[in-house]
Amino acid sequence: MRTHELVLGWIERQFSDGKLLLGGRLPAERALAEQLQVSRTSVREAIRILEAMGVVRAGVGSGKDAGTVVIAEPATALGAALRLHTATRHLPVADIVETRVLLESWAVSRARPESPALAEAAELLDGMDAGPGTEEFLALDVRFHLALSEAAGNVVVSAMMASLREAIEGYAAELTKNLPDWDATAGRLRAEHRAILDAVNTGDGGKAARLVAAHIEGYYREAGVAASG
Amino acid sequence: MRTHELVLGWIERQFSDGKLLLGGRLPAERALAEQLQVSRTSVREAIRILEAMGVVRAGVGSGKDAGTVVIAEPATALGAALRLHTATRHLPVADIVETRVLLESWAVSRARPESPALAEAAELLDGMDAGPGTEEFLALDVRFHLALSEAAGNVVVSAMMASLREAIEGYAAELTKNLPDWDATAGRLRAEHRAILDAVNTGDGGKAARLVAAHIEGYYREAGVAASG
DNA sequence: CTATTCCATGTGGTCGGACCACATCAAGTA
DNA sequence: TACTTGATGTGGTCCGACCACATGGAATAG
Repeated sequence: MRTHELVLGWIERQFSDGKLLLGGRLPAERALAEQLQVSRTSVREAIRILEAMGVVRAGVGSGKDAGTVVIAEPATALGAALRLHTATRHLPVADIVETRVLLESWAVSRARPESPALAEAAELLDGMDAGPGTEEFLALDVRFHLALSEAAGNVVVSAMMASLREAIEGYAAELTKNLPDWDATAGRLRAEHRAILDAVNTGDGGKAARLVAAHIEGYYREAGVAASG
Repeated sequence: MRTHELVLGWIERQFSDGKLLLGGRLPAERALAEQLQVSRTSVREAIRILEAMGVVRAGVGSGKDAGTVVIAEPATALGAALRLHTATRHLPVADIVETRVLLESWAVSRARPESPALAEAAELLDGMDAGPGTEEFLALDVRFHLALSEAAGNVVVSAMMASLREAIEGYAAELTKNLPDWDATAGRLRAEHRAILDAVNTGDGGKAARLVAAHIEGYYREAGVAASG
């Protein structure tokens, strides 16, 4: 077993044993290296992996926000992984879109009308009505769909949703250039968003699921991506 | 931007540009370091991340299987990420089980009866009938469910299924100890597997989805995990 | 006494060089 | 021909040094 994997195992055990909590800090690289009797190089390689996994964040300097602190951003890892494998062309974009439809349909069908995430979603729609530019509109769109998925209360599904979105973010931005009339599309998307949110708020999960599926598939179809779902 | 991120970006661009294909090899660490005018340390940190993401595999020695070769194992990355975040107690096991039910239900409902994965699934069931030990039984069970999900033909869903399974693998193994009568449970699981596969083979996706959901939820409920789905 | 400046300290980030273990392959040898 | 041996090239590990950065306290000017 390689040395950095040993370090990784030690740190993971600290997590499992509850000795390392969210917001906590890992020992300094030099200290950890001495403690585990390995080189700082190996410690650093382990930390790089944890960082890529969205488990820690390394910060230079001193005081607050310095050192290597424990965070919880699973979507970071999932997104990076999906993005890389998409780059190698071994994750078809169509499959990603299909998965997104699957997860998001489930999420809205399970969303609880009293969830505070829905209030945030409503505010985001107001922002999209205020006539932002294309880039700003897409940013709000991302946050809207994320808020919707959070209303279902399953953090795994939310994280996967966010990562799927991140994986094809650059791709989706390109798609807008394929659209014949962005203003018309934006108007349609806004109306569909309202309809989805209304269905969720009135507790009609089935209708919300159908609407969101049609919403996502319609967009990618219009932009020229064949979503088999 | 940190140096290893620069290296990471360069390699990712090679992927995007199609200059680095599956089975291909990265330049040697020392060569890449000189080419990009960075230290070997930074190159290695970038490779560590790619390795964690299931994009490359580093092999020592010489000749075939040596050097850093491009692979495509997205489930590795997703599984490691979910496992780590589960260790930090920020991904509830119940959410993972619920997500698994969601994905697998969809997969069997969409499975194509002519898929070769279903033939493999049938063989695995024969193996489980041959009376293996608990550990072997669980290993076959993992592969059976994975084969089922592959029959839907969506690699993203399959990868996520595999990673969810991996994330709670150790956890699930512990659960068997909670079961009052393993032989009885194993017998029930075998019968349920047959029923699920039959439903898929006869094209009754809806029935298969219901059966697989009940199958998974029933198991975890019996083992003492509250699966809200 | 107060406010400012400055430096000691500790953090991660980067670098170059050295050596090791390993696997292959070619040259040399029996 | 068959075996042995060494050269070569790969990743794995370690060390020591230096840098950039952020903080906080000490020294200093007012």
